[in-house]
Amino acid sequence: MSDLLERLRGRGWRMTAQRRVVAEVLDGDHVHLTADEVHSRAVDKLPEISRATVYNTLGELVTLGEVLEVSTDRRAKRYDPNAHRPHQHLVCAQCGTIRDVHPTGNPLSSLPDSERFGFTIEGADVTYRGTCPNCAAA
Amino acid sequence: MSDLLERLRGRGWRMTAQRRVVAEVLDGDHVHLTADEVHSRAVDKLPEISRATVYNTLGELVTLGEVLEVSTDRRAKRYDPNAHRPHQHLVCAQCGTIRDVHPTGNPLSSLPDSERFGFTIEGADVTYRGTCPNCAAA
DNA sequence: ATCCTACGATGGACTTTGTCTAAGTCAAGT
DNA sequence: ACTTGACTTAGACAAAGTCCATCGTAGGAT
Repeated sequence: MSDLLERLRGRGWRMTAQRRVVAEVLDGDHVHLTADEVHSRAVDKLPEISRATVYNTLGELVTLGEVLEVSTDRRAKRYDPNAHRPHQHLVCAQCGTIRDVHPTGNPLSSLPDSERFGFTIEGADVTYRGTCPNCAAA
Repeated sequence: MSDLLERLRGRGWRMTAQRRVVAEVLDGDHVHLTADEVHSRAVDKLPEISRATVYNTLGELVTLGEVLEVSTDRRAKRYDPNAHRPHQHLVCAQCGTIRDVHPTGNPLSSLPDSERFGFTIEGADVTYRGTCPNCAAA
């Protein structure tokens, strides 16, 4: 994710140890951590990092469009670093595991004009619910 | 919503003034209330009803499948009494207004096997994001 | 009609998730 | 190396929701 660090520097971000650590924690595929999980992993690398900084940094990453907020349940928001390829989410109803998925077609085409109530539609978020192989085995 | 009260009684629910009031509130015109909104409207009809009872009753209605939980943002959950007719939601990004909508086609068909990661898929929730006519005018 | 009792209601403490603020710290340009 | 203002910090605060001990009552039993 040094790409990300480069982009952020280019946008005038001051590069601090804390921000670097948060970006590192979010690196990877199918990563969907809560703010608290990001914080506790960040603490492993940089013990004095504060919760507020993690929240601030995540919020900035979301504003910059580098990270997506995902809310699949009523619990904590999760942060998805895979912001550059459009995708939806598949969630296990038992254990909460989240996978990024790429459905076919355009979800907007399923909403006819008569069902748009004069709204300007900007997008659609799809959450597929199911049971993961692990939980199905148990 | 005396249908609902009948069904609940048939399921062995003890009928109390509090439960009746919560059911009545959900039967109103505003069909996507937060727990707090349900509580404050319930208080108008039954001043001594407690928050905990409203939460308990809403939780029971959800468990029984009579009411759906909707989490469109990271604020409070909303409760949707329109549980017997499958539908999705259209949300205004500005003001948070929610409309029930009925898309065409089956959302599950857009998820190819290769994107299912061995999950058993049970359903899909679609949230269309947009701007409502009111907010677009402003 | 009254009594019993298990189910439901109550309010307040508690938890989780997230925001805000005042004061201290430090990255980076000069 | 100095300076400056952006960044970080700890902790108070807030909103949404859960838990628990205790009290009240719906509805069947008598």
